Amino acid sequence: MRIEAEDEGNDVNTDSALEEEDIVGAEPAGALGDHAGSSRKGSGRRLRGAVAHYLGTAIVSGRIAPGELLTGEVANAEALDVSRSAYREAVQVLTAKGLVESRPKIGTRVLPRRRWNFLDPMVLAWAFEGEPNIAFVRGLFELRSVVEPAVARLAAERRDKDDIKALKTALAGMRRHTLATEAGRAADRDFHDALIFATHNETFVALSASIGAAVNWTTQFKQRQRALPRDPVPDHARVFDAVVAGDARAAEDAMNALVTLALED
Amino acid sequence: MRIEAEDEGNDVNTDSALEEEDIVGAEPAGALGDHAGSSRKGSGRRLRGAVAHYLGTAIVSGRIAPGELLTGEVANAEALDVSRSAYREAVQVLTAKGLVESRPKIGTRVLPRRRWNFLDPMVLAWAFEGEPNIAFVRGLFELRSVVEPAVARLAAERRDKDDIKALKTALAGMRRHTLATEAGRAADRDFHDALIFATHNETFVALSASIGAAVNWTTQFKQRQRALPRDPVPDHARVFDAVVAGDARAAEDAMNALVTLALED
DNA sequence: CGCGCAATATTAGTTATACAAAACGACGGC
DNA sequence: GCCGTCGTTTTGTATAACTAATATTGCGCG
Repeated sequence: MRIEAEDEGNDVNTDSALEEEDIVGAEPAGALGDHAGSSRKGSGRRLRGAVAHYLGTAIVSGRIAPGELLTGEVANAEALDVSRSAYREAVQVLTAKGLVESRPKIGTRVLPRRRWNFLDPMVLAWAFEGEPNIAFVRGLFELRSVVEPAVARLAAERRDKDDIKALKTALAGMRRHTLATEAGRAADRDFHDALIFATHNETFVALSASIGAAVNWTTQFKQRQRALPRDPVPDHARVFDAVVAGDARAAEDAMNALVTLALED
Repeated sequence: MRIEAEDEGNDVNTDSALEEEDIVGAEPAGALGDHAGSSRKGSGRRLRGAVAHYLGTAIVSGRIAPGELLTGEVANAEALDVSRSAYREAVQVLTAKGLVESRPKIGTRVLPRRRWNFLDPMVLAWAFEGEPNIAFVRGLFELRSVVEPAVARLAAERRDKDDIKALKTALAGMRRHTLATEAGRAADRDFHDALIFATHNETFVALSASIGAAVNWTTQFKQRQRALPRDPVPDHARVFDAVVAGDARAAEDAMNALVTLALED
């Protein structure tokens, strides 16, 4: 089992040929405890990032299950063919995100889901890699439907010139591309991000990753369902107009409409 | 400059005598770059936790400022009298929370505030150690005022027996103690936490730390202002009754009233 | 026989050192 | 003067040894 860095979002589930070198084959192999998961590979900028990604997805996907113990550091590290330092740093990342907790003599234990920091962008990304739990997506969407109307309202009250400009360019991008293209989805995300920024509230900004994930995934889901079910531009334009006009009530209503319309899938 | 673990929330800003041992005094001392901050000390369960706490508060409090570079690992680590590994693991934690970013040859740079994960419980705790920015507290409260009514509504729709029991005991605790005592504040937090749990939505649960911080800090603020300005129990009881009755609308309204009443300070 | 206390073993935590990779800047060839 | 290369600096990774914490075990005492 080997983990490598420096591959950027390519193969997702291909269990193709895995390179085995090492002089002769002194590897015990097949380690990482008795967890059946065979999918190695990790994306992430550095080695420790790759390990964190590997363990993170393994946990979030339920392949390791809360309450369970990870194999000892030395064993696990050498099973993944990385140094103990790199492995430990990866575990620190998971600890920081509330996924695991380590104590001497006990080991590293996966924490119950309620301790997980689901709003963390990276955790969210991990959750969306393997087929995300439908209930979870629903919950995320629910959060969005609660937060975004309020965001629109506050944005309408507090937006400045730069905010309006950002919103305008994002909306233009949405007009230019369809949601089927990546550029279109990016523009959609930009719009919602710009809206959040316009609230000038840092705590909402921290939610932008979560909201963005919800937005992205719902559109992707609709796209998968079948062809374009609705032109999203008019709804967004309504929100935009209300925000520009500074009409808080109208902005909130428009966003509410947008969200509830998006809910039908 | 020395960092120790295993001290639990005691002195906050005392610049009292700092122990200097080490055979004779080979320490360059006064290190950690040219950042003027003199407050050493860190609380946190382990050494790396203490370092993370130290750096985290230094960053969140603005003592290091976004865009600025931390001193090199080796220098900083030895300035804090910890090994480079421990220091690096601490930095990994900060990286995981979006506070810093490190690249080879460049160094470790403090990211702009908008990249910070303000919803992370630990970041929140760091923010509330030194006098928290008033605008930030206001923003957090705003988030609360947006989220909690919706939480109450959803809780009313989805609560089960266990949720009701948890709410009941929390409310009883609030009746027994006043908000001036720690037990009272804990009961208050428990109530709001139980309410969030009752939504059975994991993403809202992830917000509980943030909401809890907001709740705690507003009461603490009111307390500081002057004596008991209002008995919080009736408001909470109204929310409780509505949730138990399963009346979503009433729950939302009651919580709205509670939040807006709390806003007056 | 049972209870508590201490030795033990196991696992994370910490330190130290060495080397590898990345990236910016400067130097020199063309 | 421009472009490529080499070098230096800083983080990244590897290794190995030792320390600290703690659950378990088993021994001894009551």
